[in-house]
Amino acid sequence: MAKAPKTAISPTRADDYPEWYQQVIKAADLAENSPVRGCMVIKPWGYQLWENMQRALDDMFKATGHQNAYFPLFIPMSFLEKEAEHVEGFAKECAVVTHHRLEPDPEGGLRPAGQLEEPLIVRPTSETIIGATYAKWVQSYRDLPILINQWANVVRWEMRTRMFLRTAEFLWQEGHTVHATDTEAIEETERMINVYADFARNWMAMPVTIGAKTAGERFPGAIETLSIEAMMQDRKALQAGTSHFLGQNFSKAQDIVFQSESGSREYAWTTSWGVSTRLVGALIMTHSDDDGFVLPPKLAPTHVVILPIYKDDSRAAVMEYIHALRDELRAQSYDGAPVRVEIDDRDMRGGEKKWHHVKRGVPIRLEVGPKDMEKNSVFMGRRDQPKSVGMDRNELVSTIGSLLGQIQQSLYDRADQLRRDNTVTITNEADFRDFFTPKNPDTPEIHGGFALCHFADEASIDALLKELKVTIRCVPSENNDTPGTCFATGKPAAKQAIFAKAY
RNA sequence: CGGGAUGUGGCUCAGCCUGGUUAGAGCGCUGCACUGGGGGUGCAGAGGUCGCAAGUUCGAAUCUUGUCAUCCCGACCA
Repeated sequence: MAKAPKTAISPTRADDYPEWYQQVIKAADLAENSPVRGCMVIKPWGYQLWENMQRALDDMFKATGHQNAYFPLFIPMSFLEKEAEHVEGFAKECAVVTHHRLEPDPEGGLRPAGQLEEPLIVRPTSETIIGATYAKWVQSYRDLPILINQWANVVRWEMRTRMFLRTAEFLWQEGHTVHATDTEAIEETERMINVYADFARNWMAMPVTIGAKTAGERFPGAIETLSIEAMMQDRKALQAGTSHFLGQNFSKAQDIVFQSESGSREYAWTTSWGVSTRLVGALIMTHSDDDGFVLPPKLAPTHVVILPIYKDDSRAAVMEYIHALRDELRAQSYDGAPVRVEIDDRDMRGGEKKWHHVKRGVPIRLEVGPKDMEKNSVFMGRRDQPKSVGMDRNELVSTIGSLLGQIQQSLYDRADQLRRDNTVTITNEADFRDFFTPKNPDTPEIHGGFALCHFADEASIDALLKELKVTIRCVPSENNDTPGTCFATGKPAAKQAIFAKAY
């Protein structure tokens, strides 16, 4: 017998969190690195998860009146130059296409031949190309609002990448809307951040805080950026979704003008909002444990996996029993749809097969063998709990929907508890420094969390934040009306912000 | 772009300092047997022109130079 490790994932979260994260992705078969630097291959298990996220989000977008469309991958370089802040924010990370044809070179390889008159950039985000299109579509107030979303890939040539959290190419959706009034555009911005919060909480079982970004953290070109911020298990913050009120900045840059009811020519008001495959990273770091990935049932590609246990002479009987069990379970519903049940009948060792599914995060495992058949029972393991239990078969079938619901809820509660335990209110600089400084500087332990602090202005605390590698995550929208004094400068301050180390 | 390191079967690496027969290990993979409710055991097997190029040498994975790539630390990051 080879000795089995105590945990399926090594190192553990406490030992080396970043490495643990990479290992979970590998063990759960979600993605792997590709030959292209910074780009990843999303494997079927990871992609099914993304598809489930897409479906849920897409339904929510449609329910709030949006339609899907598709705009080009390439954007003329000149388009990017139109909005000054936007250029500054994205120019450095753009991939540029300068040629359109390859021909053989003398060394037997290939070289680019036809140079483009105007270079094209690969979209890092689509405000400019979509805005240029909208300028043609919008003539009258009767053309508004335009409520469109696109599912797409974008490229940002980042210096340092991490799977799902920051990759050179990633998948996302970007909503782009145009409105006749600022009020309406602001409502849209708020509506969509609420959609994201709803999705994070109810589908991902991930608690989030809605808030506004400070000037320094805003989307380039935006008047206001709203975000949802989540706490990962290493207590660092992750921006999980953003919704931008762009004012008239982009409509002025791109000439999105309409004639109003009274006959005047006016610039339109625009918004944009997006979430990306980063959400998969968020899911991993919110729920997974030292045995691998943990999937919230509402997004799990498979709810229940049945593992037959048999010897050669009992195989036929066991298989018949579990096929019947599978069909009964599939006839049950969870979250308004049939329960997703699979049988894993591969010729592998039982233990190894079980761990395969543990590491991939399947919410419920059923091990079924001759002993269970005799008792008309199943051996049931919940991914959110360490021990498996024997359970009456009929009881399992009739309660499977509520069981999945319990798992979904327990994951949310656990994440919420972590966030509560590591959110503190801080009123002075000494406590602030202490909170964000590891006890062991050489190999920093997991420390910090969310610090709620009043602060007066961004510039005066910039140096302190840089020193501690802390950022202002957001100014929370709710329960934030009590004035106080700035934790660092002592000046009067109207609101609190969440301070945290971040991804 | 600065600083550091690494390129050896599918993966992780040893060997290099102190050149010398057919280049090793673990994991993985294939087959067979025994197994089978915490990720097994045994036996047999497949798989590598040691990143690339030049040089030194009777002889280079090993020494020298160049080159390419990747990783880590900085700077940067909706």
